[in-house]
Amino acid sequence: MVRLKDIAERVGVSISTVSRVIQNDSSRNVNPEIKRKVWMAVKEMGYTPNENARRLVYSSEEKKRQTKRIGWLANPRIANENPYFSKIFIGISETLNKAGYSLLLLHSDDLEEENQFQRMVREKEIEGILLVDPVRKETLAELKKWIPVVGVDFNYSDHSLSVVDYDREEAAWKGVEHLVSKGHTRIGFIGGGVDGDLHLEKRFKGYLKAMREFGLEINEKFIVDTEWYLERSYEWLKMTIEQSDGDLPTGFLCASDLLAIAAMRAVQEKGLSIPDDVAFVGIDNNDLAQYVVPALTTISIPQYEMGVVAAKALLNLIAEESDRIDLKTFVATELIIRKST
Amino acid sequence: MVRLKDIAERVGVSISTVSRVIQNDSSRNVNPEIKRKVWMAVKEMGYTPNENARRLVYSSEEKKRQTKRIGWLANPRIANENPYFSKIFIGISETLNKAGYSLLLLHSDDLEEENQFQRMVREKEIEGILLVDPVRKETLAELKKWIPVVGVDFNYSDHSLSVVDYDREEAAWKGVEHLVSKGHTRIGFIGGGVDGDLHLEKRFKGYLKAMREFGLEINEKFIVDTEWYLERSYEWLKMTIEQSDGDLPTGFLCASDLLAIAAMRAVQEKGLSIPDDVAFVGIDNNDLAQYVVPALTTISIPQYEMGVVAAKALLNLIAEESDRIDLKTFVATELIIRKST
DNA sequence: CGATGAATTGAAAACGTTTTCGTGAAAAGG
DNA sequence: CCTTTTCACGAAAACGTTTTCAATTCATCG
Repeated sequence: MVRLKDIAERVGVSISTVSRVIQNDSSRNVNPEIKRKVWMAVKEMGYTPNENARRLVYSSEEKKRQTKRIGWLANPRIANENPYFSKIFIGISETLNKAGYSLLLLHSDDLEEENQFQRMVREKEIEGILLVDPVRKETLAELKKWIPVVGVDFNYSDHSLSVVDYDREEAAWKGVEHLVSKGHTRIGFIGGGVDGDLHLEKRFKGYLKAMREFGLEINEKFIVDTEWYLERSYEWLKMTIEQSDGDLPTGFLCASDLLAIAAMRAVQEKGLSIPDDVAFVGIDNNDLAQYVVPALTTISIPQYEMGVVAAKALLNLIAEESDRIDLKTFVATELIIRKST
Repeated sequence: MVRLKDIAERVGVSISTVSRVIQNDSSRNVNPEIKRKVWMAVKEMGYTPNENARRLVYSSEEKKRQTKRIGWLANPRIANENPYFSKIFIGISETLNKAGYSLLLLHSDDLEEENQFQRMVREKEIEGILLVDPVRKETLAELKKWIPVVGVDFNYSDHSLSVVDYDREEAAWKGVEHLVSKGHTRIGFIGGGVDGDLHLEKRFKGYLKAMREFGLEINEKFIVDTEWYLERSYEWLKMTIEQSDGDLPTGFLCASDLLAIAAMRAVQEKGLSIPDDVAFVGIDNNDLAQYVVPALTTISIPQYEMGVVAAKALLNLIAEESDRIDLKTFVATELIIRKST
């Protein structure tokens, strides 16, 4: 392996001089002729600096060497199953790459065994963290002391954290409003009510809010606790249609497009027509939403843009030491009307 | 920041002794009493080793300090768009995590500016590479000299490389065979013929092979060059139905489930019935395939398992310096019959 | 009881950088 | 022409570890 020393010997100067050339710092003066020779030697001998040595030098508290790497902290089971996430991910990945950063994938389970993290942060193995999976409030507070963090795709009001998200309540609200505008009054909600899952909860809240605002009756029988499971959506609706005595909702807001598509299948199998007998609105604007039959009306969420915005926010946070105010950034959602309503 | 020295002073022993304790190497003898004291001090003072210093020591060619990190080398635009990939990804990610490894995301575009890579490999920032996006043969050969590499989800015959993949030709073949068994003789292929995209190419080859084997006529008019674009599949079929003079295929093999779903939409809009007028077979077994109407017959690919197998293969390669024979591992695909045929 | 060997410890070198400090030479100022 | 400043460079310390080598103690054996 080629060291500074080897180059120094080859060129016939001291290590210090070579180091100065390598760092390309114009503030330090070094003879142009020597510079040229050093660079030649570097090329010829295939020298690349040893980052470990470099980082070791910079290991005082004050100055830290950038590692150009940021951590993507998520619960992979949740955060990757959903194709929805991959778009956010692409937005982030591309933006960071443009800025010369790469992503290190971290499992949020490992966060609690703190030693690893402490070390990573102290030695700047990562310069910032993109948080996808909400973590405990205290853990977050601790984390934020040491390293810039930006959250994506969630937004706990009691977390003090810069966040890029969209207004889930509003999105759900828009869906109900659209159904109302189409004349529906009995409107159900598919996507599970409560219990921990923030994403579902907020959508549900938006549904409730809209229902109340429009003075509609909320029938608990038609609020379906599917969580994210497509089977449940499908099975529940099939069963419900069989047992219904004519009081079936004429419209459903679904917490995701996939839930909607699964539900629509049940409806169609039972010989009912969409949107004449039952109408559906999804949330997501999944790639497929426009290709199912009938094409699904949905609330589109600009996932790629969320990723881009989040990545940029984090890079800013890293760049400026000041300005540590928590920023809540919301991207706009949009109702896309298709054939299912 | 707490150093070995600080602990040594606190406990009243030398740095060397502390170092020996920290490394927990039973082969080195150290007084149990001292051991205890050192660990206590470590806990109290919150010491964690400086990895940079450690790696610096281990920077001779012979011995290298493990960094427990492996690189996921891909073209993110291609490798993440497709939900199909995320399953492979989860398989990989979970397997690696269990083994204490984390993933560093690398953009294959950056591979060509070799310096960064050289350094990464030399300093063991990554111990191995999972290759998702096929790279140039020469680049690959160079890479393999320095670091273990395992390819996933592709399989160039002229690449000498350990690979985990499935038999694309066979998968496509199975699809055609199924259509034939249902009595179809005019069978089209949606998913673009040739030109660079290996995945499509192989599926197409399998289609051709099956068609020849079953003695069926191949009509170039019904081989659709959609690449992966859903719109194209949809638009083409719509147009073709309009202009057809009764010679429309009665069955289509589609290179992906999504292409099939988009195509099915066109057929349904034109008032034709599936599977009576036209039958469809997809490839993938997308989550949604069973929920579209009619449910899609498809060839399922065990994506998660591919990820697991690939990760394990790479870990093996890293563990044993020997056994550098290229292994081609194929996971089995399976025909899943639903309502679209 | 002296010799042998094992167990335990510390001093110091090494890993490859960056940077501080000092020195001599050249340039600038009077 | 002498003094001061700037420029160009080298020697050496420092970063936090690991490891080699030697020194010391202590038990064991004949």
